[in-house]
Amino acid sequence: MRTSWADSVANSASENAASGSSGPRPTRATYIPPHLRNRPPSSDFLAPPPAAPSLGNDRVGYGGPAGGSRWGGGGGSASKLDSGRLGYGSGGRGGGGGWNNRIGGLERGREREVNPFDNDGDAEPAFDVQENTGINFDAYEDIPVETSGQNVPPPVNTFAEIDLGEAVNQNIRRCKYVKPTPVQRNAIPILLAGRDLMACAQTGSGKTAAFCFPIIAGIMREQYVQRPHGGRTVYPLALILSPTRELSCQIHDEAKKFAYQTGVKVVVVYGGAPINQQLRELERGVDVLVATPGRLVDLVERARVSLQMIRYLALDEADRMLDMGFEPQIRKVVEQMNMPPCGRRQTMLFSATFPKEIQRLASDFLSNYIFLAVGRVGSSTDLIVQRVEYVHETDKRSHLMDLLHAQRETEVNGKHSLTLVFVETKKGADSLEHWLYVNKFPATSIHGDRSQQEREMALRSFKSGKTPILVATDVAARGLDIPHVAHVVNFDLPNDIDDYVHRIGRTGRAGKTGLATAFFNENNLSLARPLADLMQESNQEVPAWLTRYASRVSFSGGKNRRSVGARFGGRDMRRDGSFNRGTDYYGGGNNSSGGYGVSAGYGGGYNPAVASAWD
DNA sequence: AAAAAAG
Repeated sequence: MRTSWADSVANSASENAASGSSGPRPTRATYIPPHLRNRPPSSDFLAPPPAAPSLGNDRVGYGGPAGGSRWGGGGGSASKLDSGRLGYGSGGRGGGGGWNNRIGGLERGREREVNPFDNDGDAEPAFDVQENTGINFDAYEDIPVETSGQNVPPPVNTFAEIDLGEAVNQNIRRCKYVKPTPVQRNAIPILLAGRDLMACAQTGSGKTAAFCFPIIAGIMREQYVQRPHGGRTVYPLALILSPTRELSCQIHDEAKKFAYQTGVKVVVVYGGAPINQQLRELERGVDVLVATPGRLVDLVERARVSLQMIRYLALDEADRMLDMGFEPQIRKVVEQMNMPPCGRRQTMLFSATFPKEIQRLASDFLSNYIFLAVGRVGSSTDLIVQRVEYVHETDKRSHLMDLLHAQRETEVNGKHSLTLVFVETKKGADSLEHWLYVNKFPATSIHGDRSQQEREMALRSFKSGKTPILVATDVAARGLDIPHVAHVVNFDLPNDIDDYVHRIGRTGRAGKTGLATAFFNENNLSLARPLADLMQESNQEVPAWLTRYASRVSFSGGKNRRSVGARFGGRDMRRDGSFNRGTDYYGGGNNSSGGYGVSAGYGGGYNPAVASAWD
């Protein structure tokens, strides 16, 4: 028997009331869940009209499933839970500016919410993510899953088991999600239980939904949080950061779908676009803010955004966000911009790869977190055929031309399948694009020196098939979900094997097989070993010459070593002995995959440099 | 060394 979300809210509310809360007792009769409150009366959906909700004293708490309030985890007590829902606990509250009683959803309800499910027409024919992401559900049982940490909540098998609320459920149906993906099955219960999370999972594995659902559901429960209002500053409750503007837009588009008619407002801000429009959006209210770091910092410094009410922090592509270039900025946002410290917010980090050094940095932002690694559907790269060819620098262009001609033969329905060509530099991207243009190939390019308008146009043109060849720098390496990319060409190989993994992950999506071709030469010697290893681990044919190069560079430092089976993009560093000896971070019974041999076969291959990151 | 991210 499955109770409705509204019921469970009402029930736990009365439980709370019964256990000593002195506030007015909400009763079932007066409770109207937020997602029903702001339905436009003329809505196509059957919904009761907004029945005169009582504004000021409508304090409905939420006990959370199975005692799973966020406040419960970190030594929170019942009273803390109480203060959490009635306002914001101590410490989160800043300047003495007045508090208003505005209920965001109601105010917002006056505006008509654009149906995000309607305008998916041109580029992506059907909003059928399950199909688009090509998740092979039959292969689910084989997905390796590794979890570690204390008291890991068990995974769920259906969306029904995790009651996210009727409004979200309806969006799940609109998305045509039938079953949660592996990362969702594992991450959602963890996040609903209020735990911090470090998760390794490929993009396209449904990880955006994995962190959006709990955030949205959490905000719906706590929509009554009173936020300070002072001038034009807005106080989002959740912050989602990503390393590129396009990825932020993509996350925003998805989050809008998940939040449709929930009353939870999602706004995206990023650089390169006029700030005024973004300011106007913010002024209309924001619960979930999706952002790139630079623009966010700008907005916080202008005091247009305050992070002091942030309860959920998500870093997508977290390993990139914490690498050398980004880390100071992220640290500034998280540690020096008034955001509640870890323990007082819920922090979730997602990435396809998680090098140990990055895990170490990340642990600064996390509190008693759970580590989750989910393998790709059907083992690491079954869907991607990887090829490496030895190509001298001077031969690359003519070699590419051969590949493109071959690709042309494979066109379907009069449409080219898409080819994504990665180069190392922005200059190289311009130059290669120009060369392709001269040679009558329908190509465009995307890189960080192009205007945002050009970048977005290039991406649209590529997605639509108008220019089925896209030359890109690493700006497009991560996270972007572009259906129908049949071929990824590593025209210039990256120096880091993780970048390679992210790049080839742009294909092998949409349930189709993908091809990844790499041009290798003397400039890529440092990649020989990790590339050969990776290919070996993912059952690819490794050319003999590459193996020879690999064995020649015997000692190539730690960074590029993949000390993990290719199934996962990472392994919990806390398991590697050098971390915090004495604390049992992975006591028995945590392995929620049910008997997947976690310790066997991992870490054995390379004798991973123990303690390297620590000493 | 390069890429990304603020203008």
